[in-house]
Amino acid sequence: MRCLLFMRKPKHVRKAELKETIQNNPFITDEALATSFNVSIQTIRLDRLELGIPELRERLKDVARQHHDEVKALTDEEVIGEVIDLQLDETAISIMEIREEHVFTRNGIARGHHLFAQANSLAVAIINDDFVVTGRANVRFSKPVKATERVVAKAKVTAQDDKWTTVIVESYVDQRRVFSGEFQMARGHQD
Amino acid sequence: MRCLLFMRKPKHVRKAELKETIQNNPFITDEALATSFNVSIQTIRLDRLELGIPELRERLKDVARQHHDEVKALTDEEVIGEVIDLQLDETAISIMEIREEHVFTRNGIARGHHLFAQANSLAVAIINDDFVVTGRANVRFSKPVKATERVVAKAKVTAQDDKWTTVIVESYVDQRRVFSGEFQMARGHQD
DNA sequence: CTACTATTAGGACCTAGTCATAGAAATGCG
DNA sequence: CGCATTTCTATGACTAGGTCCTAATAGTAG
Repeated sequence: MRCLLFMRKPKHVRKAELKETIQNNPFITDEALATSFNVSIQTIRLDRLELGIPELRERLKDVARQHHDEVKALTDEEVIGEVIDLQLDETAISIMEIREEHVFTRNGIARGHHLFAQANSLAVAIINDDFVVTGRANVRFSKPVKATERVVAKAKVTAQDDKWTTVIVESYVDQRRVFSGEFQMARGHQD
Repeated sequence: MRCLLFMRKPKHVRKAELKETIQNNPFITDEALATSFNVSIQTIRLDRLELGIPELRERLKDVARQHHDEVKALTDEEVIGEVIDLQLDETAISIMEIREEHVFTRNGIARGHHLFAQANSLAVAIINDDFVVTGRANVRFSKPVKATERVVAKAKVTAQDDKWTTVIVESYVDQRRVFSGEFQMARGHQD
């Protein structure tokens, strides 16, 4: 027999659990971990060393830094999705990956405005003018899109006069069309 | 005369600058602040004390915690904007404040998809059904909206059959209409 | 019994602070 | 000018949450 009251877990199990615990609670100290795993602080430190997990303060620094970067990434995101092809006033293509935060928690289907946002910002990007705003849009969501799917939006300028430009955007997941829309974009410099 | 080579700033100026410096770089230590303001560490500590600014580690902890909270807040944000009135299957009103991150940096005008997002999610919220997705939308952006303006969206159910619901949304800044749209919403439980 | 791993313990050191006390320097004012 | 008051600096004692290194112990396998 190898214990009295508290059976210890074998090392590799503890290490796996340790890793997970720290991952979804980076705020925990070695001391707290030690008592929760019922081993000494030194053991926890050894485990962290072997797993390459930094100390509490470094972890917090990392999380905080990440936060800062993310905020920046979000605010200067002029185009939603990644533009992979762009011929001004002709055609453009962008790709957007649907993540958990884009879908309804109830049914896992992407909220319409994210597809709209991708299409709309592509319609803005395609136009060769400093001043562009959307005037009208007529859109259709033909198939639900789920998390992890990659939406490819293809935009095409179909008509143009001195003030208005018509852009057709069609979005696909694999080869299936999930969204289509016609955008009337206003160019020019005032109001 | 009150200096030899390095003119010191008066206390209140330093304090103001200190506050700002820390605000847009929470990662800085007292030591770095001391050398950059050309005063002793203790002075910096006193200033922080008077300004109620916590120490580096606490600041990082705060930023990290904020990050964790924000991620949650974003993911369970089912409605864009704040719903202030809701009669299921009849009418609904929401308010959204346009902030810097919603507008084009070039011209300060709100990106269309944010107005669309507010309207669309209000159209979803108004419908008394667990499963709702947008099928079609026909929208019009009639006036540009700028940062700090508050957009009031009013939604109204105008037609309904066993599968489709038509919702009209009109959005206003002050009394001026800036957006209108007709949304065809699909209810029911599959595909 | 010995070799070995896993664990624990201890001490020295570190950073980035805290709080409290004391002294020095600069400034305002009668 | 001198003196009071503000402002700044210095110092020492203490803290959390670690690092790194060495050494001792416990338990198990051959």
